[in-house]
Amino acid sequence: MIWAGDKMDFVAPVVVGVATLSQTMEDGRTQMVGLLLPSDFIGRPGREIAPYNVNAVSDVTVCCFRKRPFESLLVSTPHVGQRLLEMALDELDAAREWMLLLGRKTAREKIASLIAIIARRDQELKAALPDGQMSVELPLTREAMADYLGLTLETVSRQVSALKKDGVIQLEGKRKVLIPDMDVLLEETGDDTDGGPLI
Amino acid sequence: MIWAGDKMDFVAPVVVGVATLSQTMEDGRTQMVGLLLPSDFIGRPGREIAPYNVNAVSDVTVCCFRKRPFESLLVSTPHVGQRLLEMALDELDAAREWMLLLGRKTAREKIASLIAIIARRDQELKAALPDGQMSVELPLTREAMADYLGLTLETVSRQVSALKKDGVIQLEGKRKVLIPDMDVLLEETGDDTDGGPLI
DNA sequence: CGTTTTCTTGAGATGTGTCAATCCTCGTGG
DNA sequence: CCACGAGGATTGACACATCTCAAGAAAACG
Repeated sequence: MIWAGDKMDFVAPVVVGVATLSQTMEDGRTQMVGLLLPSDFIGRPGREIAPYNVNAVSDVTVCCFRKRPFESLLVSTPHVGQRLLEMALDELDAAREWMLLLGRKTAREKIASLIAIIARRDQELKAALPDGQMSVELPLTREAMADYLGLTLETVSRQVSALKKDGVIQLEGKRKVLIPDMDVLLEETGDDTDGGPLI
Repeated sequence: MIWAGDKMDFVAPVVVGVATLSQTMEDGRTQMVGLLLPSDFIGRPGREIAPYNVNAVSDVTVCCFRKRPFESLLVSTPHVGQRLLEMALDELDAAREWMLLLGRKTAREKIASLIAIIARRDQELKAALPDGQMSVELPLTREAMADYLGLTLETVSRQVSALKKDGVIQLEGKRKVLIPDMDVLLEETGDDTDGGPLI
């Protein structure tokens, strides 16, 4: 959708679909740095040049605002600014969680964490299956998962297979994952298990 | 200064000194997720519980505001909110740069990047030495550097030695680094070298 | 000084990356 | 309907970067 370095004279919240933010080094190594879901913003006030690549994962609908009018909207309607601040701080927290994952987790923990993150997000939409099982659709290819997690796609594939072999997950086709016991999966993420949700 | 899980009923910009934000896993692995410099905020509106550990690197002076009054200030003074939004978005960009470093850079590139980041920050304060050289004071121990970079302190030590042996940097004591040629250091970071500053 | 912290260096283990071959799964066109 | 091809996924063998464990050296500090 957008290449790093492009001129951006608009901001645009995602309305439908999923897009990714990523950075690429000269030799091709790429790291995903953000996942844009509906209501997330592409672009930001006070910046002319896009610093990251934006890729559509699925078909995406966005809602473009020219930047200049949007910036004056910010000034005239404080409520909008407050909402944006909330969102930015939430994204910052997500980024920090992600930094722990990238810097300190093992490949297996990374995969388990990713599945848990997606599962948690889906959980908010549709209820879990009756018996504590959960089924999630991975919206990403193995390569995209690798770029998200700071791994190679081969390692992703191996660890997914390993988790399957150990009974932590089951596969239905390539992209669908069945989680027999969420607690077992959470054990594998390396995160605190007791931690209640932070307010 | 603060442990993750603590109740926080205030927000506090740093006035003097340097502090770090970090997360720790049950088995002790820790990852630094933020560096708080003067003007950066500890705590955020709309959150009761501290999600991260805050550690003072040097003596730190902060300026505490009770959260409730501060939140009403946000509502009544839009300008403050806009400034906070700017800062949050800048931090988000920094976090994303950091994610690329954690996920995709080699140990040597990580070290070079860290030194370059600190050098750039210092550069804004005091001018460079005449002949293109630069001298920077590392405010961090090897262990803190390791937690910042997602490495072990042994690897940090080895890579610092390697950069010294290769003439990229020189050491004056343990904590002071002399950079004979900034461009050579930037080569080692793996970043785009041609990139002008993004606006 | 002695003690403690911080840093350096080595040897070996190990997790992840690299390179390469093969296998699915689908969609396309003969 | 089937062969074919392309993109994605899996698996294996091996290389290598980083971690782990351990011993010392150097600096900081009372």
